[in-house]
Amino acid sequence: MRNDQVVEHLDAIADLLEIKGESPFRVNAYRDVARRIAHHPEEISILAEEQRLRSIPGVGETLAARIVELIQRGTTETYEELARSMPAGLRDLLAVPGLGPKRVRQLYDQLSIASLPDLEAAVQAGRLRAVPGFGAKTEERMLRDLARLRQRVRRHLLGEAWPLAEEIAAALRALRLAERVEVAGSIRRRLETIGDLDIVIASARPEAFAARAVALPVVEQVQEHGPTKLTLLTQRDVQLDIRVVAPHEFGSALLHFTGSKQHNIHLRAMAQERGWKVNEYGLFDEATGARLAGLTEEEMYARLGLAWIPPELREDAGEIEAAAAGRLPTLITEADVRGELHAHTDWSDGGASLEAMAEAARARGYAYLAITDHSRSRAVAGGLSVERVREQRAAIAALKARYAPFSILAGSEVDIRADGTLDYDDETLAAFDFVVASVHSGFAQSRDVMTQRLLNALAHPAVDVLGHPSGRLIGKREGYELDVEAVIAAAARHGKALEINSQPDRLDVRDTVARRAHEAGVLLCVATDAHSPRHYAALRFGIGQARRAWLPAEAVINTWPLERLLTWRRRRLDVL
DNA sequence: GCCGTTTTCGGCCCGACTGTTTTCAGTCG
Repeated sequence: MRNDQVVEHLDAIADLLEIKGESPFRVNAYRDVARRIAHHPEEISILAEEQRLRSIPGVGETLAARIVELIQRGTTETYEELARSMPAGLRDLLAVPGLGPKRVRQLYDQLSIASLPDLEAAVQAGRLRAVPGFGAKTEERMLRDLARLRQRVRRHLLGEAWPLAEEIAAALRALRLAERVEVAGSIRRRLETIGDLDIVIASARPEAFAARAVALPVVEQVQEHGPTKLTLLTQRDVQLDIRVVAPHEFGSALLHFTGSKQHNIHLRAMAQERGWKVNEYGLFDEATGARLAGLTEEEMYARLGLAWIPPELREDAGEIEAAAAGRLPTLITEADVRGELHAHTDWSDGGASLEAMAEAARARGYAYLAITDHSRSRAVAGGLSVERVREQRAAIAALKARYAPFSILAGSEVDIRADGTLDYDDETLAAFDFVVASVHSGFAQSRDVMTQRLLNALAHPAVDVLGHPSGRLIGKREGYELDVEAVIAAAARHGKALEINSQPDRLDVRDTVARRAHEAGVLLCVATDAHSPRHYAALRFGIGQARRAWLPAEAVINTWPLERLLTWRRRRLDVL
């Protein structure tokens, strides 16, 4: 059973327990574990087999047994019993804004509403008004929301949400009514997908600011408009939450609205132990009400005995303990990157010439660029024949003098073919300056076959990096079936790097896998897979994932000086 | 349902906004 299926089942139990009116803490126990499994790098079924479920924080005796039961039977008695006591479709109603467990229960008890179609029919017939607590405004809003719900507004890619948030933040700064305007929330944590945009503002004139903000052209609809809190829909149907605080509260507000929720809860528990209280306005002594911190995030953390924690780490995944022990890593930054090691040109399916790609890489301040056009099997992508490879090598050689000391490496993104062999002979492979090996075909192969394919590629001395190792396209395609642990172990054994592909819909390998790989001693390569000069800018998305993976610059091969990189490859090639 | 350098029981983060309420519950993040 896949992790996401376990997550879905636990969430379903949590939803139904909540509608039933069970203890919020019991509900939370299920939700918390679901969230942790969703972010877990390993397969839960393997953890269950090896009796390691209890190593997940929040999993006790009962939940461990439930998960084992779920994996063995495909369902649990807990869930079945809940589903017998009420229609499981009630869950769908929770997706309606303004409908929580209490009101869902109420609608079911009083109007027998058990599904979204039921609800829509009741609203249209004007029957909702009869229920206490539901009025004309609720009815009106619900009609609108139900229509929107049918279109299923999904999560947005970081690559789309981040630039949009920056654009809006710039517009808010231009109002000149705020001292600080910062993007917070999951964008600041560089999560691969984003639910809504969070922006925190410090202003001494909150009302004036809010009045101007709602009038911005980007705002399509105002959903909530209080003196310090705004919920807006932007033109692209993305929800935007704005919170305005006083300047001296900015640090605590930024901390609060950056999250994650779990990180905040952990910090608050720490504060509680000391008789303090944390909220968005600061850190306070519970007894005296005295204000202990709030101006900056650094101050908030310091008062709690912690080093400032980079937003990308704030997932309650060990970062608080590390901060307390002074063992936070120095994370890689964009500025550490010295070169691009995965780029295409118009020799294969890229949109720009060798010169244009080299020019743009040099303009970014890079010391080197590896040209890695597709290999011969990728006919649809203009894959290079051995002959064309030689021609390209000559073309690159001819450019060398012009760009020195900037270096252009003659590389390849070589296909790992369906039978597990590479797409060029050994001699051709050894002659490249750099080789990325990737799967572009046979996605439907079995887990064992696919894993073996990747292990073969990693074992080949001429391969430097495994490109977009999982093959996923976020929101479009699950990755192929794969034994991630075996791939990590092989990469470690052979001294190879795994790619963190920076394209917003790839981000592959993902953060949790990259972290696990690093812990296993595997090197990473943050690459953009650029098909045109403007794609180089995607680097920041990959760097975001690398930071979420706790990576220092040292662990990422394209922060190395060129000489070290070439030596790393050459030592391996000696055996060929 | 989990968890324990005060606890194996009694806690479990905290506040804004809305709608419909005549003082606040429910929802949301």
